Amino acid sequence: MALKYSRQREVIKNFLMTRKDHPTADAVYMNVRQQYPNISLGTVYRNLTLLSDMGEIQRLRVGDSVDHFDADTSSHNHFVCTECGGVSDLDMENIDRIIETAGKNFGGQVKGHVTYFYGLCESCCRKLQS
Amino acid sequence: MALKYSRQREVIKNFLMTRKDHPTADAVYMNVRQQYPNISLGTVYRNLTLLSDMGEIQRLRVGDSVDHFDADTSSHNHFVCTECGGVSDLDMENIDRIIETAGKNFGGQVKGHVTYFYGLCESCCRKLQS
DNA sequence: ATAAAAACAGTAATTATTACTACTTTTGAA
DNA sequence: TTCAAAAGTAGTAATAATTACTGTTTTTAT
Repeated sequence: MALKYSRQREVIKNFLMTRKDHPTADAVYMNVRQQYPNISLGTVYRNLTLLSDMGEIQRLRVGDSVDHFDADTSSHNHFVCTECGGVSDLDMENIDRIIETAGKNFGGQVKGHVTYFYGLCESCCRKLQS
Repeated sequence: MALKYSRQREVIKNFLMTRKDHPTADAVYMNVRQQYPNISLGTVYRNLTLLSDMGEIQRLRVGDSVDHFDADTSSHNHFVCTECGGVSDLDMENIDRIIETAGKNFGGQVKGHVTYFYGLCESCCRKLQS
């Protein structure tokens, strides 16, 4: 018996599954505290790490020096708006085969890649035009 | 006159140009201190940021929670070894056209992408086999 | 030469995250 | 159904990377 049930972990996972904006640990904390007022930030961090180690969620590092979390563990791509900082999914064809290209002239072993796209999200695009 | 000459900045840039392993700010500091013993870490950070804002160097965020810096500003890809943490260039065909694919079903504006590859570098690969 | 602008060294502050500690839950077996 | 070991928790302290501040030194246009 290595992993025991925890109500806190369940609440964290459930919350994350309702969101498509890939919240940070702190955002998870702020929201979960509304259903679970005395949960601690450390518990949120520990469980997010645990869940991502178990492969139940994904940890996203999109270059803004804060980790984001995603309950969708399938291979898909992310977009970061340079204006508002928002992170969203990007509906596009799978690019995982680029690791074949990457491995061609390489002596080691390419196991995967991390890619994120950046630019202006739809609403920031509109705001800047008007 | 917005930018003035600084010996420190020159030394930092020159050092970075001699390296292909994309050192962190702290590594730059440690090394540059040998030629310039009383340079301060803050100066290293400020100048690395300045240089990268001017486009003279590149700031790399490869997901290990430390920024790395690269004097080669051309569009090329990076590899991070999951064993030793080393960061190196990856000689492979240009994949910048993936942003066209990314922009297809997207309402905003995709301006670029950040991609890095991970796995085992050549020397860690050998070590683990033996 | 000189003085304003910029940069500096050294230090303090900030931010995200992890570690620690004494207490509480979970759970498998008595 | 207890009960104790393992795992988890809240709350707080510590860490690590980076940025901000401050009084002094450099740069540079006049």
